[in-house]
Amino acid sequence: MTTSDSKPENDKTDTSNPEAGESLDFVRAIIIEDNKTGKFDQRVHTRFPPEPNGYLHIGHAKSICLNFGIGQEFPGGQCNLRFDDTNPTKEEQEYVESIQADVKWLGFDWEDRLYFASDYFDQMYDYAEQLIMAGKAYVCELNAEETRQLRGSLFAEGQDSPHRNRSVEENLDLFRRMRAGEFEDGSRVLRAKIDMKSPNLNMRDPIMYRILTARHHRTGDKWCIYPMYDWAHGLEDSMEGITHSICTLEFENHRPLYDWFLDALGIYHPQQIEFARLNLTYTVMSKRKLLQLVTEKRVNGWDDPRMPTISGMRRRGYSPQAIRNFCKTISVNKFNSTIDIALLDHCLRDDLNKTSPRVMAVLKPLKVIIDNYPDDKIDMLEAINNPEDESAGTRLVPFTKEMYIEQDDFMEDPPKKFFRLAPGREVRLRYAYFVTCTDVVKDENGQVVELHCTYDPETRGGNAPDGRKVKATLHWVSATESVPAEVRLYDHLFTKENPDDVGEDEDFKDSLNPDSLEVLTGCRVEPILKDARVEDRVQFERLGYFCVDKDSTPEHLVFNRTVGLRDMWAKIKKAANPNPNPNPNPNQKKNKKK
RNA sequence: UACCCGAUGGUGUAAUUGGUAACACACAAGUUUUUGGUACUUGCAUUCCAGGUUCGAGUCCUGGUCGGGUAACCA
Repeated sequence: MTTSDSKPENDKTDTSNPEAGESLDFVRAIIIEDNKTGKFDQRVHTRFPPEPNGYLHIGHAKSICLNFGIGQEFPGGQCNLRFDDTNPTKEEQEYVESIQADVKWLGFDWEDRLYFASDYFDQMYDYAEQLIMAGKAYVCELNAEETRQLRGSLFAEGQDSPHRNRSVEENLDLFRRMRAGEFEDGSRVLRAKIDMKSPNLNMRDPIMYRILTARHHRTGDKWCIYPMYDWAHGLEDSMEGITHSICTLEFENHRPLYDWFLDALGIYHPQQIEFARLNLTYTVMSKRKLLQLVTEKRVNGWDDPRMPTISGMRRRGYSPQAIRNFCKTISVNKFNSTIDIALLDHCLRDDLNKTSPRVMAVLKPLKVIIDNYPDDKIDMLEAINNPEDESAGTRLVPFTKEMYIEQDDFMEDPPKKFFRLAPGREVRLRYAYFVTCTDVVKDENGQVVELHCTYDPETRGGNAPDGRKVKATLHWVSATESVPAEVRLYDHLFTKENPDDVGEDEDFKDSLNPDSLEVLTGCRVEPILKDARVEDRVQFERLGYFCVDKDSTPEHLVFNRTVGLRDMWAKIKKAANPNPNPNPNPNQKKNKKK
C-alpha cells in the first residue's frame, strides 16, 4: 500500500529552474525581469497569507503552489506562511491548525517563517501615529451608514467627512483614546486622508482602524482597535521583506492604496501582483459557501470527501503530487476561467496510476460456484502489485471453490459488445483460471443470485496452453477468504456545471446533487487489505482508485472511491442507450417547493 | 454614469526581439493489452470584430464589441 502522506514530503523533483527556459507564467516572468534589473537585489521572497476563518480549498492550493513554488524554484527564494488575523470576530485557532496541516501535506515548508499579522499590531499602531503626525490620517466620528453615504458611489464623487481637517494634536489624542478603550464599538475610525473624489473608491479616505471589542485568538484582550486589510497587508509584506506580494484579481483596485500607504510611510515597498482565482466546474469555491454547506449539514464537515477543501480531498484519496501537477497544468493568468473538473480527474488518475498498488475488490458481489473445483482447496495465486512499477512486487491471492464476481460482469442475455461473462461463455479470472458459465440460478423474482461455472485447471495463472483466447478478464474475490468492507462512492456535489449561476429566487444549494454519496455495504475485498491503514491508496482493479477512510477499523473496513477508472464500456452502454431511466434531477426540481 | 483589468480550438495553457499557431484535457476513430485501465496512432482553431503600420501581425497602433472586478467599520 502507498504510505499515507501525513508527513510533509519535500520532494523538489518537480521543481525546475524558472530562469532556464521553458514557458513562464506572467508572475515568474515579472520576477525574472526584476532580477535582471536588480529591483530587489536578486531577492525573491513571497508569502501565502490566509485568513484563519475557514479551511483551505483547491483554489488556495493554486496560490500555495504559486507562492511556495516560486520560493523553492528561485535561487535563495523563500516563502512565508502568514496568518492574516486582523478580524477577531471571524477567526479561530481551529483554522490556524488545519491550514498549517494542509500546507504541510501539500508538500511545502515555511521552515521557521511562520508569522501572524497580530504579531505586528504594535508596529502597525506606531505607523498609524506616524501617518497622523504627517497629517495623512484622521479620526472620523461618522457612523457606518454616514460613512457609506459620504463615500459616494461608482458614479458619484464622495464628500469630505466633517472631521477631515482636525489638528494633528486632536487626531493623536482621539486615536490614543480609541486604543485605550474610551469609545464604543463603531463610534470612531481612523481614516487615511487621501481623496474623496477619486474614481477609485478604495482611495476615498479608506478606514485604517475600527473599534472592535472582541477577544483575539492570539492577542486576547490587549487590543480593542483592529487594523483593516488594506492598511495592514502592505505593512505585513513590508516588515517581512516580501518582494512579490501575490494576490487575487479583486485586489487590483486596491493596489494604488497598497502603494499609497507604503509611500506615505516611506518604508520598504514590495510589488503587489494579481492573478485570477481558480474556478472549477461542478464546484463552489468560496469559503462562505463552503462554510454554509458545513453549518447546514449538507455535507459531513469540512473534510467531507465531496468538498473541494484540501482536507476533503486528502480524505477522498487525492495525492499531494496530483494536486501539485494540476496546479502546474492550469498555470496562472490574469483573466477568469473555469477549469473542467475532468482535468483534475486526469491529473489524479495520472499520478495514482503510477503509484497505487492494485488489489481486487468486488463492490456488488455475485456468487460463483466452481463445480469442478475441490471443496476445501485454497490455491494461492501470484498477482502483480503494480504493472506500472515493477519494484512494487507481487502478492498471493487465495482462490477457492466459492467466489464472487461483480454483478455488472455477468449478463444472461448480453448485447453484442458485451465481452464479459454470459451463459456458456468462457472468460478469464485475473491471475487465476479460465472459467465457463454453465448454469444460472435465479430467485423467485427472476433475479440472478448465483452462477455455476467450471474451470480449466490447465489455465492456472491465466493463460491457456493451447493458445485459446478469451475476450474478457474479470476481477474476483474468494467468497470464503475475502473480507467484508463498506465502500463509499462519490459524485459531483452539484448537478450544475456552474452552481453559482443562479436566478433571482434560487440558491446555489438548489443544485446540490442528491446522489453525490452512495454507500455500498456488503462489498468484499482481498484479505491483504485487512492491514490497510487510514489514507492508504489502492486501485481496485477495473473499478477505480480507492483509499481507506478515517472511519475504517480492522473490524469494519471503509473505503472511499477517489475516482473511477476511465470506463469505455460505460460509454458504449450510454451510446447504445442514452437515457435508460430519465435523470432524476429535472423531476426533482419540478417537485421542489420554493 | 465612472474607474481598473482582460479576450488564442468545446476546456485550460503556449508561441525567442513582429517570421509555419504548439501542448494537455475533453470528444471521436483505431492499435496493443491477463484491468473495456495504462501506453501508442489519427482527427478536431486561420488567435473577439473593424481598420491601420509592415515583405510579414496572435504579438505593435486606433476604434469598437464582449466578459470580469470595484460602492463591509470583511479579507
